[in-house]
Amino acid sequence: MQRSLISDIIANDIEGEVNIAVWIQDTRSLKNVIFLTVRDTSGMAQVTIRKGTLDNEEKIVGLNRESVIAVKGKWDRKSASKLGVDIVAEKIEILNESLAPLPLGVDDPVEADFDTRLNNRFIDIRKPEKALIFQIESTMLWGIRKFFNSQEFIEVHTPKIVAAATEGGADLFSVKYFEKEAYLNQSPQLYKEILMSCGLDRVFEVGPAFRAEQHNTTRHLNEFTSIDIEVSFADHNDAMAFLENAIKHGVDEMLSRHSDQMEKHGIHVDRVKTPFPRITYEECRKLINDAGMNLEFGDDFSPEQLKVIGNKFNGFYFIIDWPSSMRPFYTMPKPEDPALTNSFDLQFNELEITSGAQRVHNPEILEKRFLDKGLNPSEFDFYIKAFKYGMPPHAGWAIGLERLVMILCGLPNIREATLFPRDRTRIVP
RNA sequence: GCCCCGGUAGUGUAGCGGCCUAUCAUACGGGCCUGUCGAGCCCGUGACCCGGGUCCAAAUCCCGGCCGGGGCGCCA
Repeated sequence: MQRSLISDIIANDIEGEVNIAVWIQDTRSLKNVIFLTVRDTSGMAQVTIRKGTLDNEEKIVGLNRESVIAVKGKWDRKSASKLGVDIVAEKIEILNESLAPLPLGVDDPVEADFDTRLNNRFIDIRKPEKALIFQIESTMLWGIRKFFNSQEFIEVHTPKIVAAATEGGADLFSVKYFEKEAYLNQSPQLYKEILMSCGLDRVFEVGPAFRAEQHNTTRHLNEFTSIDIEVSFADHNDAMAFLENAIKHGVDEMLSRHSDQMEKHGIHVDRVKTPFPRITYEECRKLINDAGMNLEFGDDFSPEQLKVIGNKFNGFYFIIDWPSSMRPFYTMPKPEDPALTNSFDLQFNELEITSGAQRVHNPEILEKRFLDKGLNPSEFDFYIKAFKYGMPPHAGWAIGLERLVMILCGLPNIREATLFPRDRTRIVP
């Protein structure tokens, strides 16, 4: 199908005949002329039909909102349309008619409930400001991928159906796997570490992660997209450098491609300055205790306490040196103080984005860490085995794509950054 | 998992024991006007989540269910 995007017609100031394919957002039939407000994925335009010039103009005026048409015509530069482009129609083909009334208006003056929007996501995302979120998400991920590619990472895909009962953290969804019981993986953690033993050295993965947690918040999902990396011959400082640079490149890419649209829809994202500040868990604990709240060594920060820290640090920063008791078994204890770990959380204002660490690479220490955490090492033989025949020191992190977009764009709910969110109650659509 | 809140036309709402044959906006249908662009004006269609209960009387109060919103916890 030959067509031009509305944005290209504007950008290239096309003089001659153009073909556009669009959704009808509104029709206004006047005495001598019919105006259509139309929309494609790139933008909005006005289509003008001079009465008496099209044999199907009656039919077109009667079309319901959101019907799809193809228009052949020329840009009338004298038209005073507020949309900036006005195509005078020479021919209009009806590609598909919409039913009415719509389950959800695309440009209605009142915003529908989020539940209604999610139930009718196919229309919701026709709204340019909603579509923009996913364009941003894609572009940012593209920037991150380009960065990893430039750093000699390879993109990998680890299994999402796994046998391990638990890694000691989140609950897993179980699935029937023929005669066996299996689970949906909550993270590629164990597999990407094994890849370090494979000698692949630098890997990243973008894929789904599943958590069977009954949380009910605006920042958790039961299925989300995890960006994971793992790097050999690296420690937590190397991992933090990769993280801040990955975010910088993602944001740069986002701004280079979408800043106009972001501005138009009130999404403001600052350029990222690296390196991010590093503050220790102990420093944070002091801030909180100084603010009159009590936080014992080994306790996690509550949302209220994170605000205290966030008030002190704007934008991105790392909280480092977390207590060993708070971190998963694979986290490397500090050689000089085993009560602490070579680990970090990435924060944005008062919001937690992600965590990472240098990993344990010595199999004896790893087994001991399993036992410390009350886990049975024998259930993780497939994992520990990879540590016994030459596992290099390594480090890595994972970051939730949707949460990153939510935080950067200041969205009120992580579901806004998810096409078809899976939460405590929703599995349709 | 704990706690709070809510479910009224396609959409978003007002009403919170009798004045409700239920408000307003928008959408939808019809008419008028009209180079419009949140078009304007007039007319019309369209709804109290489900099941019990209390009461002379329930959209309104009570109980249960279903569905949803949010906070906390949990969370690699």
